[in-house]
Amino acid sequence: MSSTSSNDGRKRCKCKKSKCLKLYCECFATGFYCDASCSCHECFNNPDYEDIVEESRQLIASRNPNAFSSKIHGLIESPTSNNVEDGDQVKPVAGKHRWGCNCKKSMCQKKYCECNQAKVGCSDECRCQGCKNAYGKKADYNVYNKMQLVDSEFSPNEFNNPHNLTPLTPFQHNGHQYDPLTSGTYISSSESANSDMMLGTPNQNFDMVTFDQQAYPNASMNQFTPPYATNFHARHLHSVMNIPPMMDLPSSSTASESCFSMISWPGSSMTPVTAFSGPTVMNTNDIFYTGGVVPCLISPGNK
DNA sequence: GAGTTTGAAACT
DNA sequence: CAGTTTCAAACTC
Ligand SMILES: [Zn+2]
Ligand SMILES: [Zn+2]
Ligand SMILES: [Zn+2]
Ligand SMILES: [Zn+2]
Ligand SMILES: [Zn+2]
Ligand SMILES: [Zn+2]
Repeated sequence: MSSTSSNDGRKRCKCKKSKCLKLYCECFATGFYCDASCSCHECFNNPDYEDIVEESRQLIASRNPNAFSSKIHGLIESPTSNNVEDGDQVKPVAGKHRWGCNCKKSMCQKKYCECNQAKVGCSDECRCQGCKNAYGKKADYNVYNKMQLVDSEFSPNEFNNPHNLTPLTPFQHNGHQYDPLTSGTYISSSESANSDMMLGTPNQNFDMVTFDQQAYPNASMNQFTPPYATNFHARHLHSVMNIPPMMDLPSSSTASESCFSMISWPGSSMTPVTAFSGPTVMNTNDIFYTGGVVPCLISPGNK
């Protein structure tokens, strides 16, 4: 615990030129102020510069309304923008930076790849080249001629499977090593992924894989669910342990199904909080699970 | 620790 | 949009 994460596990930045006011900074990006555990230089991401932080945040948000929408990363369609109704498909498009990684040289084998770092497989949304993501390769028939292969051609088993159902680090009890490619704990819940789903609309179900302290929805159904819909890139990792005070606790608790309860905060950004080690700002679309496990939600395909 | 590689974020 | 630059982390030695 020397330099990296401090007690709460949150990663700390070491920014030198961004002043911790850009998304380059993980602290800023995840809605936290920097603190003594950070090794940043010329940091403005602290309560003393609340105004500046907010200003920068808004600027970025104006550019990409979903920039701070955890996990979804633009997935949730914004009312106004970017719903491409193309031909017969309505594709939610992120404000920028479409879904998925864009790896050119790492073949998604290392943490240079966001998907890999998030411990999720690549999906069709990724534009990686020569994907070899250990957590699930992007379907490569895609690379060849997606357009020409017709479903009847390939066996679903072979192609559909590896792709998404390959999870990761599971519940790691101590000392149990485990192979990312084979094991994993699945929890499938039958909740819909719609905005109001949290109230139990039985619609589509999404699975999740539980990890240490997080849950990833497992995009098991190919194109409908991007893999890392949940915690993509640390910036999307909002830890449950840090819940801002003024959050609005809907009666959601009742909605919960199994051991999770959901909390969502209706929006508008709130004022940063320091005392509380929670994120300084929350986003409207964020949904959290309490109960040891975290995020998840989604369904891009949710038309 | 220094130096390189990498791809997201920012910028034009 | 695409091309380029900037950036901090991941990685290598
Ligand atoms: Zn920083
Ligand atoms: Zn920081
Ligand atoms: Zn900082
Ligand atoms: Zn990748
Ligand atoms: Zn990917
Ligand atoms: Zn990939």
